[in-house]
Amino acid sequence: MATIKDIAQACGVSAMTVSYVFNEKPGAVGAATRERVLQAAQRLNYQPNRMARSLGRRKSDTLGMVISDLRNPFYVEMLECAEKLAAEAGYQLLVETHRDLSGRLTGRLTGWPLDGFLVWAHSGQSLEGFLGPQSAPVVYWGDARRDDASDVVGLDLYSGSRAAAEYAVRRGYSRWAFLSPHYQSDFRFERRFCAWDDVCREASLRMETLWPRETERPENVRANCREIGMELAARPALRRPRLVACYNDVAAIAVIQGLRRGGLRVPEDVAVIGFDGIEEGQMMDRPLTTVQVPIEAMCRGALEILLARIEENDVRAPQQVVVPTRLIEGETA
Amino acid sequence: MATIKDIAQACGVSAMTVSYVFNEKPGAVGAATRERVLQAAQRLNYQPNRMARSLGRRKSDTLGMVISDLRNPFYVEMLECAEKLAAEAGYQLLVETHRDLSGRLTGRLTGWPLDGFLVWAHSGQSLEGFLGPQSAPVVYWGDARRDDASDVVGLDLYSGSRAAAEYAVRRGYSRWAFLSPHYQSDFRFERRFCAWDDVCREASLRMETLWPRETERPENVRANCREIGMELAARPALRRPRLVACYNDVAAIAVIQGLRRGGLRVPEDVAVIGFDGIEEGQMMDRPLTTVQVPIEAMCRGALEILLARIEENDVRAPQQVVVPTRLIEGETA
DNA sequence: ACACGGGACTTTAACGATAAAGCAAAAGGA
DNA sequence: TCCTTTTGCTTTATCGTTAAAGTCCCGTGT
Repeated sequence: MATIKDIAQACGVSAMTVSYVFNEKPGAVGAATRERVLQAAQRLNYQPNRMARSLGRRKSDTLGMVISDLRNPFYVEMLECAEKLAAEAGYQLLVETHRDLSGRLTGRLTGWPLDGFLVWAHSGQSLEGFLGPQSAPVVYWGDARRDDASDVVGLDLYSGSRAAAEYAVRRGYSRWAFLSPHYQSDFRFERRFCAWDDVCREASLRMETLWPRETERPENVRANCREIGMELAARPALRRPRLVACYNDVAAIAVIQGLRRGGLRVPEDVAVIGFDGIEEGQMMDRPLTTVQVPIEAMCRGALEILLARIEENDVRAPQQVVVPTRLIEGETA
Repeated sequence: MATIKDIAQACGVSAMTVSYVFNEKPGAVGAATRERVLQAAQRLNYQPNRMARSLGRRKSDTLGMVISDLRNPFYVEMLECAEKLAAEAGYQLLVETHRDLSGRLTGRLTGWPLDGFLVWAHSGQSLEGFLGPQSAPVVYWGDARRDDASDVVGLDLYSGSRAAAEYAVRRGYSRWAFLSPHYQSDFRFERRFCAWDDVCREASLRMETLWPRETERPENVRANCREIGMELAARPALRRPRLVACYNDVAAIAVIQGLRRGGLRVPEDVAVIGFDGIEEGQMMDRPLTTVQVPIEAMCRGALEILLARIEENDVRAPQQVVVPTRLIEGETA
């Protein structure tokens, strides 16, 4: 690969002149020289080396993004949105997934001199300790309930879930079940669960909790939740929940497939409500009834805070933004 | 962030000593010093800066991967597999998606001094011109038919598709339709299409070609294909294909959802066959009948060639590996 | 005629690491 | 005992780039 020195030599100028050309310093280079440099760069197929550039400038124009799992289209949608917005601001994303759901990272991001971090914190998990002591600013996505010392773009898990639960009451469903993520040991504090639980009590209904089979591997989530659907279908009708609220859309879709596999109709026999609002859910024969997470607002909010910290040396107190969630009345409940 | 010099100073040794400790040069550093360095590193939370390291070593231990679109779970599965195998060999992946399907890259990967590239070439697209003149080795994934001067792990699109088509004949389906990707202008040379077309002629059947509505945005693929399913459902039964073969699973799933939306049953009214073998397809109430792409074999094959070129300075003639595809007899056809 | 201020570069010293060569002291061999 | 290794470090130069400071020349104003 050609370096800045090759171009400099080819043009009979110094390396700095070439650097100035590529960094568009106004008025630092004459028009003729500029043209010569650009032509030589073209000819020798020169691309500035980003790593060397980052070293020299002490800035990588690259952000780290930590999400849990690309098998869940929700995170893919988050990634694409964040990537687009970051690109508009001149940043690239380096992505790390903590697939084992333990919160521990695989270390893919360590050692890169990144300018900042966007981190999805699982509810119930500590926001700290994800990246170790980190000098670069970090903005977390997570449950809005937290009141700690970090920048957080929080998701109002409760209100959307509550709207969904109230919708379920209006629809007259009795016998609810809540499908909880298997790794959520303290699910009782999980805001999605709380919303359903509260409404359930208020309406004097019963609610059972379901867990998918234990798994550490995200690629088993669909299979395990589908199995739950099949097990529900195998129950006698009276011991079967009339409605299943699921912790996310992937689980909800899998439960629906399992219920159908077991010969039941959704929502006629069992209603299902999801959470996230992923595209796949809306593309089903009957669009999924779910709670939509405003992905763009989350990404915009997080990047706004992060970029202010990075570029404007913002040292204000930790920001706590909350974005709402809202019910999508689909056809599965 | 602490640098190697901070550690050196804290321990009263030179920077090189610290470097030796972290690079595990055998016998270069005494046990006592080694311990002191490690402790200081721990205390100051030192992480070697990967970019500086890459500059110095002229090796980044990072590979570029070019795929078309993370909205298609097939590519996510490819990515996860390639990432796992690369990690085992000590490499990281930098991913770029060329979402607009034009083959042009967004430039996310340019300028990074990567050690090699893994590139998905769309059938019908030239294998060159993806990355510009590139000094690092490139291995392509693509249609096996090509006979050019690059390293290619080719997919035998034909044989699996042919097996599927022959299965369709055995099942007695008449009136076929082939759903082609909208961007495939030269679909007649596409091997998936060829297989279906050949078998169709051999069996003296008729086959119509379907295209989803033009779109540049991958997030519309599901919606557009679902619409095709609905349009088919709206046709009078006799003018409706009895079987729809789709260019991939995402399209097949969307077509099924559209058909069902339109009140038809799959496979009783219309049978559907996909291509790729993604998890989502197998998790449906009725598992998708499809052609499986052996993702692990493709990743393993590509990485094997690529790592040989990188690490062993392999200069053999371009390799052309072919991996097979095979029919999964699901329940949608 | 002469200082003065740009304009258009060049020089120097980093950035954080590594490769390669250098060097002093301890250990080993004759 | 003296010379040669080996051990355990340090020094120097370099990777490709940039920030900051330096240089030279030319046109201007007085």
